Parts: sequence; structure tokens; C-alpha cells
Amino acid sequence: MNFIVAGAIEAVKELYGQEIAENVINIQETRKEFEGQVTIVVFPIVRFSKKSPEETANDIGAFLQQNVAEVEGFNVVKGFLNLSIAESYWIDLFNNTLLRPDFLAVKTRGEKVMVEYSSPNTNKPLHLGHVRNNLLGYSVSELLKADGYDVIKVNLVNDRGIHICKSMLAWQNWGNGETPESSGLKGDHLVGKYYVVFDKEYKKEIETLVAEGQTEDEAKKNAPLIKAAQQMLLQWEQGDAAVVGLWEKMNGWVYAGFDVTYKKLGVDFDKYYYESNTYLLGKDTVEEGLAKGVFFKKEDGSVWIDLTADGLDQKLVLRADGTSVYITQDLGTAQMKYDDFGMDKSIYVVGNEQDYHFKVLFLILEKLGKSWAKGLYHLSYGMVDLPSGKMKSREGTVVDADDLVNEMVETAKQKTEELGKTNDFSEVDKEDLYTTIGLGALKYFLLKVEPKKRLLFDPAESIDFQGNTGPFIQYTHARIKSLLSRANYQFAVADYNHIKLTPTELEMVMLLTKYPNEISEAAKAYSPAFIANYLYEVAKLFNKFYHETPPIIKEEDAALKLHRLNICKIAADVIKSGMGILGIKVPERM
RNA sequence: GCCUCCAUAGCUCAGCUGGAUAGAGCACCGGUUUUCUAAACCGUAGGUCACAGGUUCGAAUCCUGUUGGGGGUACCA
Repeated sequence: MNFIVAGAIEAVKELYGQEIAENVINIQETRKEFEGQVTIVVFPIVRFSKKSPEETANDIGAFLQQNVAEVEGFNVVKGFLNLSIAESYWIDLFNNTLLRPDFLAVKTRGEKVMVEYSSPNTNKPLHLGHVRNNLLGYSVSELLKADGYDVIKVNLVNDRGIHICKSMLAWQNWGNGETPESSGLKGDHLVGKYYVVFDKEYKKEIETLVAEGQTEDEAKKNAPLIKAAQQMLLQWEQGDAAVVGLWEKMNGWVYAGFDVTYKKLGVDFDKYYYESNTYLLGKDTVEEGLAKGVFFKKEDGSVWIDLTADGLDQKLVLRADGTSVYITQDLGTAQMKYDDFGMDKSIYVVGNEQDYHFKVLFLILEKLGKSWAKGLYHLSYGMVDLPSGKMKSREGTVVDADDLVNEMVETAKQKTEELGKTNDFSEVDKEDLYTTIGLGALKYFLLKVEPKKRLLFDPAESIDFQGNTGPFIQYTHARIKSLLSRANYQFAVADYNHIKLTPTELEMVMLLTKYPNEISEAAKAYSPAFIANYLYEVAKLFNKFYHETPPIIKEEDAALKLHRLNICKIAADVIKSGMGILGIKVPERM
């Protein structure tokens, strides 16, 4: 639409003798109820024309009609100048963008971006909150790839700490040597089970102590179990063979379990970092900060940074006893990741409960003068809540990731069988299809919502398969594929001499042309939701087109038939590509 | 207390840097299949965009305040 902007600027210059900036020309698509395809909002121009909005619009409209070949006509409604663009312009657009083989090709930028996501604790299985994180992280990675970045997907596994000791201790005390093999439980679920056991027993101890007269806070500190867990953590840090051995064994179970879940969700990583290797990092950075005068030491030996001038607080970066806190590790880990990859940008996919932490982290790195600090970004997303409130692994009030996926696949199976369209599928193909559809529904459900918004999930209400859903878009793709194969479609550019686009076809062309732009907008905002909503529009419009167009296969006008099949083909390509960005597969049949 | 995010139809969500009468889906009601897949299409109904001010030719969108909700503000991670 650049030629319209240019034309309008020219018009203002010729008509009113004024040089105006590009952003004065405000262009939008014409609303359906009016004639035309492109609208200029003339209000901003009025102060240059010194005429009423209507007069200004008429002046500019007349100028454009006369001087810009593509502008065939115009009408003015209040301060809106609606332009009718020549049919041939749209046909050319169709041929020169959509039908080009490089329409969906990625243009590399030669910039590296790291996306860190998932980052689970190894003491419990993944739940719906983690699912949102994983899908977001994976999808944002795909989105950035589509926008031309080289992407490194990283998982920083939180494999050490008191929480793991809790599971280990409970297993030692009450596990009777239970293993994934002996119990038939998935490793992460087995370990998670003992995390819950710990919490239950711990609470019992607190109750007893409170009954004996201690305050709740005292009891929490004095309970034998928590002391034992702390002791275990200390032993782990000292390299106690028995503790480390148990830790390795139980972590191994968890990893095996996570692998299954990751595979099922379709997410993967280029690089794993383990906190057991990184938790001591960051002390060099603290030294560096002290030397540069960015940090200061208090009398007790603890190290701090004063961020009050930036509207934040004083923040501890190293304990008095010289041990690390969370942010110490993150400072060190950030440096290590940069040393490893030298990326231009680094995205942390982490929940919004850590907004403050990342604000501080990035600010500190900037103050330390790290050139790469400006490329850091916290992709903050809202928690997934249940109607009953927050999910808590300790208390077992979570929607388990594996259960949820299985339920979705089961639901997909039921719905598909009810429709009876897969009777001639092989068993393997059926299972495949149910998984594709079930996961499609789940992924789309989670990704269509703006990341930063919190999400309410009601397990009692199942995720839809109709309307603005993954399966609807998958269905649209399958429908097109079926049509193309029945038509024995072969790609070729149609002869457009006598073809006129219908209004819906015109809409399709305009919508499909927007796809590359949609990707870069979504990438800029790190928001797969843009893509999801865009694809829904494509699918919806396609179904309208499909419904109102007479059977294409029976069309006798060869050029018209080819033209319509081309629209179908591009719609299918865009859907497949976009769904790929969301990590959703699209079936050929369903 | 302070910081921060959120509030749009009964429910779940769109609404880009301010632009025309605020849009979808679900649910509800009604219609469409001797034509390429009805997981579809078409229609009816449903709104004081939390509230109150302000800026502007124009505000769901920007600013201020109020209310309600989430999160944070640990020598936890």
C-alpha cells in the first residue's frame, strides 16, 4: 500500500503546498459496509489542508484517481476517504506475492537468539502450568525462526536444592525401595509422589509441635523432617557418596519421565544446562561488581546492590557466609550462556511471578556494563489457575500434564469416531490422527491467549473442538487437501484475462498476503497468539469461500478453476506453516 | 505500605502504533446437505468496554484517580 501513501503525500504537496511526514497518512482496510478496499483517514491531514475533512477527502480522492493508476474511484464518508483499487492490482498482487515460490521462504537475518524455557524442577512431574511454558517457549522459538533468526533452545534444569532433598528423604523413609519398574509409575510421577508424602508427614510433625506449645513458625523450622532435608542438602554439597548416588538415581527416573512428556508435547532443546553445575557460578561476577563499585559490601560481609535510584530496592547478591542466592547464579549463568553462544538476544520464558527478579537481573547486568544485557528479555506469562485457585504440587491440586494430554487424545478419539470419517484408516493412522487432533486442541487453547494474560482452566469443562479451536483449523486444512487431491491439482499460474475476483476471493487475497507481515509482528511481540488468531481468520474466511463457491472440481472454465484451486492451495500452505509455528500438526484427512 | 500486571457479551477470548455503528467462538434460539468433508456455513438475540474525571475533531485504546482481582516486595528458588 506504499503507493497510496506516496500518492497522498504527493497530493498534499500539490494541492496545499505542504510537505508532510509519512505517519500523517493513516491507512486502513475499508470496512465491509462501504465501497472500496482501502481507506485514508483524513482528519490528521486537515491541519495542512485548512479545509473541512470532507473537502480535504474529496480533493485528495480526486487527485489520486487522476494521478495514481490503481485508484479507480473513491467515495467520502465523513472524514474517511474510501478508495476503490483496480481489479488488476489485486490480481498482480496475487501473482507476484502469493504465487511466488519464495512466498513462505525464510529470509535469514544472521542473528542468534537463545530461548530458555521449560526449566523444570526435578522433584515432581509437569503440570498444566509447565505445559503453557513449554508450548510458549517452543512456539516462540519457531516464530523467531520463521522471522529469520537462528534459534538456540535451552533448558536450564533445576536439579538440585531443598525441594529435591524432600522427595529423596521421603522415598528413603517410606519408599520401601519402590522404583518405576516395580511400581509401574512413570519416573517423574514416582518422585512427585514422595514429594507429596514429605509434605504430608512434615505437616503432621508441625501439628505435633504446635500442640506441644511451639508457635507455627518455630514448628516449621524445628520439625525433624525439614532439618533432615537441610542436612541432606548439606551432605549433597559436600559430595557425600550415598546422597549423591540417591540423587543421581532419582533424577534419572525423573529425566526418563520428562523425556516421555516432552516427546508427547513435541518440544525439544538444543542444549541442557543443569543447575547442579551452575549453582556456584556468579561469584566472579560479584567480584567484578565490587571492583567496579557497582556492588557494595556490608559489615557482615554480605554483598548488595543499591537500586533505589532506579525505583527498586536494595538487593542482596551474595550472602554473608559467601554462598550464592538465586540472583547470583543467574548472573553467572547469563554470562556463561553468552560465553557459550554469543547470541544477540536471549529470551527467558518464565512466569510473571518472577517479573521483579528479571527486572533486577537485567538492570544489574546493564550496570556491570555487559554489552549483551540489552538483548535480554523476560517473556513473562500469566499463571494457569483452576476454578479453585492456584495449582499446588505439594497439595496435589494440579492438572497433570500427562493425564491432560491423554484425556485430550481420548476425547479426540471419541469425537472422531462419532463422526465416522476414519473407518478406512489403519489403526496406526487412527492413533496418529487422534494424537494430532487432541494435541491440536490443547495447544491452540493455550496459545491463542496473549501470553501475559492469566488463564483459567476448568477441568470440568472440556476444551472445545468447534469454533475458534485447533481442530477447526486442522479440519479446514484437511478439507482443502482433500479437494486438491480430488481435483488432481497441479500448480500453475492461471490466465487472468477474463477472471474477476469475487468479494470473498478478494478478501482471501488481502488476508493471505498479510501472512509474512503477521509473522514479523508476532515475532516482535513474542506472541504466538497473533498467529493463532490470524490463522483462525484464514480458516473462517476459507470456509466461507468454500461454501459460497460452486463446486470447483466441476468448474468448466479452466482458468477460473485453476485460479480457485490456487487460492485453496495457498490457504492450505499458510495454515500448515502457521500451525507449524504453534507446534501443531495438520492432518491430510480427518 | 510500595511496585507491577489484569478488568471488553452469561462463559472463553480478539480489537495493531487513538479513527466510522466494539468483533469472534461457546452456550441459547432458528435455518442450510440429490453439488468438492456439516469438526462447516447463514441468521436472531446478547455490551454503560469495572467506575469517575481529563487530553483530543475523535478514546475500549493515552493520562490521573477510585474499586475489584493476580503476582511481587526473603541472606527461598
